[in-house]
Amino acid sequence: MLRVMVVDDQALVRRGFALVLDNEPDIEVVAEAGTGVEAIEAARVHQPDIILMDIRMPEMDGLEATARILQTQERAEAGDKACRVIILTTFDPDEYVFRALQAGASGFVLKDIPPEALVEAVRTVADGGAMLAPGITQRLISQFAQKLGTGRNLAERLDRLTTREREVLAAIADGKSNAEIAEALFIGAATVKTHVSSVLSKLGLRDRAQAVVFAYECGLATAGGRDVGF
Amino acid sequence: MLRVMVVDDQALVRRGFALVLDNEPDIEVVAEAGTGVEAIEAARVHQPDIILMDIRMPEMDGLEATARILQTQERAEAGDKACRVIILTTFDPDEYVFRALQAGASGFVLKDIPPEALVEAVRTVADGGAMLAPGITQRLISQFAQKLGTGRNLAERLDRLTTREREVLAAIADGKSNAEIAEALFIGAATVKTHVSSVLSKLGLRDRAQAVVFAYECGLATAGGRDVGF
DNA sequence: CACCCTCTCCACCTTTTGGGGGAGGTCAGA
DNA sequence: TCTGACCTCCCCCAAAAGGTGGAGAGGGTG
Repeated sequence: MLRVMVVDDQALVRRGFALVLDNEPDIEVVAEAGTGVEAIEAARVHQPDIILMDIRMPEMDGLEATARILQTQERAEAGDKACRVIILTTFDPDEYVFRALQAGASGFVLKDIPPEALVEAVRTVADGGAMLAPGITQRLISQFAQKLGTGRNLAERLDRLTTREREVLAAIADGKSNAEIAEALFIGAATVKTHVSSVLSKLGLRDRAQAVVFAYECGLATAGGRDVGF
Repeated sequence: MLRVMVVDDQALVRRGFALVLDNEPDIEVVAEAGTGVEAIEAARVHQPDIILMDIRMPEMDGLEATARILQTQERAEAGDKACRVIILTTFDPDEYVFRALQAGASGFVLKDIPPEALVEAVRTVADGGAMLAPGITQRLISQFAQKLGTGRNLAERLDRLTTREREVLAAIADGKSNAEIAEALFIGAATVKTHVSSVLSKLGLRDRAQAVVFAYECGLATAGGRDVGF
């Protein structure tokens, strides 16, 4: 049985969604909330599997509430079972979508969704998947393809480098100095200079700073996940 | 009426999908193909709105065929009306997904999808949206959130910089030398050195290469869109 | 075998970079 | 008005980086 919580400041809308979901044999609406603050408290008490969250609400908006609820879970980890959030809103400006995904939402659907699709979304998300409104998926793909796309022609230039040279380039893209690279690769400092020189000349770059740019642009290095604790 | 083409090397599978779709009143299967090469030719001749494309096929795989078909359209632009591709496969390794999105696919669904959902996917994509298998959407979101997320705390460090220093940092992240930055900002080379020094010291970085890394990690610079034509 | 590529290292040199001061100017706010 | 933050520029100096040329060792290939 899927335990669902519905959060929306309009009681009528809230009841509507709750009724649709409660009508399903495998879904049970265990809580409702009208503000972000209430949502956080109710989530703690009722431990729902899925939260349907509106964005525009008094006291605290749904994105902030989502972030806090999911953050709490990260900390608790062992205790609370994973709860997942579907953002349910009337609008879909990019800013909302990005913030929602950043907050950790697993879904972002518009309120004009057909009831069966909403039920489907709940089941999908409960099952470990994610569900976005079709237009949003489209935009997400576009953004993604853009990032992937550019690397294409650049990545081909990487082929001209030898294995060792690519390793050196990766190290440069990590912010390492020649001495550090030497240590990391167990080779002499002079050797590193040789490799760096050929990397720069083969790729048509001038200095290591440009090499770092190149590495990021072609996908050898990617933003995210790195500690910039130099 | 949606004109659909089905591409799969297994005739049985192909007919199955075609029958399901043809059964819908607003969908018409106008062509079938068994290889990537056939698909390209058939797409040219029959001008379908939607192509359901398998990946593993003899002669040319579905990803390559997708890329070529969509590329041709980009060139033609005015002539051919936009055609959109849904990748339909049994497997979903990340590599396939990325390549598919890069090729320009608007959908990526698994063959175990229920028939109604397939029909729904076709209509959604024809309508300008995109449809991914739930698990894939999930992974895409994770990747996206990761990219968005990390910049957060780092971006705060940017606040310590003055406006001019941020400009200089951006220029560094562009691969510019001090002399080039001076020229770009209409200031003396000595001034640039001053700014660079304070940027490095304020951010706790050692050299400009690390500054480039920082700029990418915190989102001041982003991969994609830049010409690396130093 | 000779040949080519790669990886390893060395020496010498020039340029760039980064750190340490100092100094004058503007401009906003206490 | 004075202080502080910011931008601008200067000098000197040490360290790092980058270019050039050379050289030996190992591994493949024709």
